[in-house]
Amino acid sequence: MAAKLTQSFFNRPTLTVAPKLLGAKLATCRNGVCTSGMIVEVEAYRGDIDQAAHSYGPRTPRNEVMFLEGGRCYVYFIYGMHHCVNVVTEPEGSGAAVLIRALEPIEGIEIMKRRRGVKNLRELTNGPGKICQALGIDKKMLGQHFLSSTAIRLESYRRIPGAMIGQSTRIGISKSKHLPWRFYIKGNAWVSRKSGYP
DNA sequence: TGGATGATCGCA
DNA sequence: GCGATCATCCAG
Repeated sequence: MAAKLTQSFFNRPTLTVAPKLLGAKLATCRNGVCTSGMIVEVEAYRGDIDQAAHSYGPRTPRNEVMFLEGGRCYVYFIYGMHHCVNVVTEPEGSGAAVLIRALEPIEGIEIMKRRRGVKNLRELTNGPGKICQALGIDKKMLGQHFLSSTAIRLESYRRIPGAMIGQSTRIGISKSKHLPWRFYIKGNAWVSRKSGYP
């Protein structure tokens, strides 16, 4: 079992927390319908030096949650049709988070198939928008705490050895492309394909 | 490879 | 107000 997740786990530097979220379980419950998956791919975003971060620049209503204490849930809506979910990191005032990009399904697989409208297991949760559709994540979860919310939670699940963790540049961004801040479990079937370098 | 589709923000 | 931008997904 991985180390128990605590407030101090999330308040650490973003690049420390990001790879350690691999192997954790993300779980949601909506109206008693519960689904979960193991995190297999993440990306780090830091407002201080990273132009791709939503928290780069001034604190606004949109990025406000990224500036709260670590362990909060930052959800945003993008391209007019997709939600993405992040774990806020570092102490209050920092403006940093880890985007969850891919999960390996654990519980509620039939529910996820119905929400996604696909049968292929790999297509269920191998992308940030797909995760939110499969687990029913939207702005109702914005600002909730992953350790105390009943709707969306994070728990320790598997310990991932360092040798199993790959690192690359991030996907789908146009600024600060060179930063190697994407982390994933090597060889896992749910890791999204395209990447800066393997 | 490009179109869908809406929230956000800088600038007027 | 207006328009450019955007941490995506899927069909063709």
